Amino acid sequence: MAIKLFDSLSREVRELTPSHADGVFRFYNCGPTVYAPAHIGNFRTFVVNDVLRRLLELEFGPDKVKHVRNVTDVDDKTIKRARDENRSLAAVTQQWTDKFHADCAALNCLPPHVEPTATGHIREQVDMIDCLMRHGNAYRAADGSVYFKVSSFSNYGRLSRVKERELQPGSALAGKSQAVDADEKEDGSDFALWKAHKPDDGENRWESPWGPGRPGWHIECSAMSKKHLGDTIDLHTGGVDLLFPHHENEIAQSECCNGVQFSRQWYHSEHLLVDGKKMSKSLGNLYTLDDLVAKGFSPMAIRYALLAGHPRKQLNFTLDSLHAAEKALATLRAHRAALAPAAAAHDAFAPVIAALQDDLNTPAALGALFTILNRKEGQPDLASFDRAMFALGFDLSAKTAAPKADAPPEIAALAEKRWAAKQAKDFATADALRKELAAAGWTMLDRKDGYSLEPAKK
RNA sequence: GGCGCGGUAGCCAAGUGGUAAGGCCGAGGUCUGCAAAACCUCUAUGCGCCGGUUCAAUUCCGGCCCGCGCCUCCA
Repeated sequence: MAIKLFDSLSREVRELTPSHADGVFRFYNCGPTVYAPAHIGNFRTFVVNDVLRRLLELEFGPDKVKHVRNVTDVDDKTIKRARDENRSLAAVTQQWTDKFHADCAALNCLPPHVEPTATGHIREQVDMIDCLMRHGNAYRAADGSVYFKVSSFSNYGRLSRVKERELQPGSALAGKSQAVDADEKEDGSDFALWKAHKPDDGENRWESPWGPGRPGWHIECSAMSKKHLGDTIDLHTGGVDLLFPHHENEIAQSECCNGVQFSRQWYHSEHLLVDGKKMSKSLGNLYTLDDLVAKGFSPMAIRYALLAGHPRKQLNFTLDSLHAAEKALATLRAHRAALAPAAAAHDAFAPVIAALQDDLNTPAALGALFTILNRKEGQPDLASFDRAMFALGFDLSAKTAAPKADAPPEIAALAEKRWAAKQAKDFATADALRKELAAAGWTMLDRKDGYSLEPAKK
């Protein structure tokens, strides 16, 4: 089998292959900007990339995959956050990097092999900008900032298929003034490689041949990809919103500097929608992992829900989908407990892997999974099942995160009374007390040897 | 205005030129005093609308309606 993935550049499904002689598949996934907790839309992309990472390991071997995902720890937002909180940039970005790692772990995402930071690669970025200056692809503006000259790269726009970047009537930019520093640029579509220091940047400045300042956002990924994966990589991934201008700019920078193809293939996952709209603070439909855990959902259910739609289609996220995911996961746990450790080694769950290998069709994989589980004949073996769980990244040992709220004394007393009545076979009293508990918002679950109390589900 | 995507059962969501995977919810049943859990069974003659091609279209083509995203920091 081979892993096939839609390539955003050629617009066709292509087989993934390593191009380097060492047989190591190299892929770069644009990571988060660490100034606040990531939301579940961000995590959709990271979870999808995690499934891809797992598939690659199954296909090429664990030591034949090199996965790089950056952390953007210097930009307008991180600097603003540090300024607003009167803290150092490093303190702010470390806090949110740690939170990001904790969330990723909760979602059972494998850590990338290298996780470079922008501030840790200033030299590499400066070197690359210098290279672009020497090649005539960049220029220094009056304020000391350095811009990439878009007109110097004839292939610009190939990825996003947008040639003309001028304002169009009806565009989001129409009516607004152009970028603040547009007059500094030779062309409105030129983008910053190096941003000259401004008072608002505070202490966050680095030296460069063009004066103090900080790197632009786009050059970060080009420089770190080059350093850790080489001039030509096998795959570059990210969310669709990065397609333009970020990825378009990366191609321009890298190919102008290195003179060779930047990435052999591109993959973009679609947006997660909430209530039919893209998540945004202004719409008030933005969820973080913590928001959902606080509602009683387990991170694994969130992972499941994020994989329930095709990664290249917008997925409308709802709380209902989380309920469904929680139930489905419980079913998987029950099935796993019933599977035989090692029968005849027929790979019953191969169709699950096959669906994933077919352009990361996660919903089809989940469908195949249950179809196989529901079959009456045959006994699927555990190793095959576990391989499918590994590929999907489902950790079935994780318990449902039911909030363990302790019942107040009067509720506990009622429960005791009901249990006693039941033991005495006074079912009328027992039933009446169950209703009373329910009215108070508590559900009593009986077992053979006792009972448990849980807050009633809405 | 440009570029792109989507509209499949109550909800979520695969898929195919030959008659619709799967999950959730719901209904019925078995089992337990009841409830919960578990297990069994059932649940779209139809895939936005209108035309066209075809022996056959939800699946191909054309038009239309509706929704969403990008073009601005963004996964």
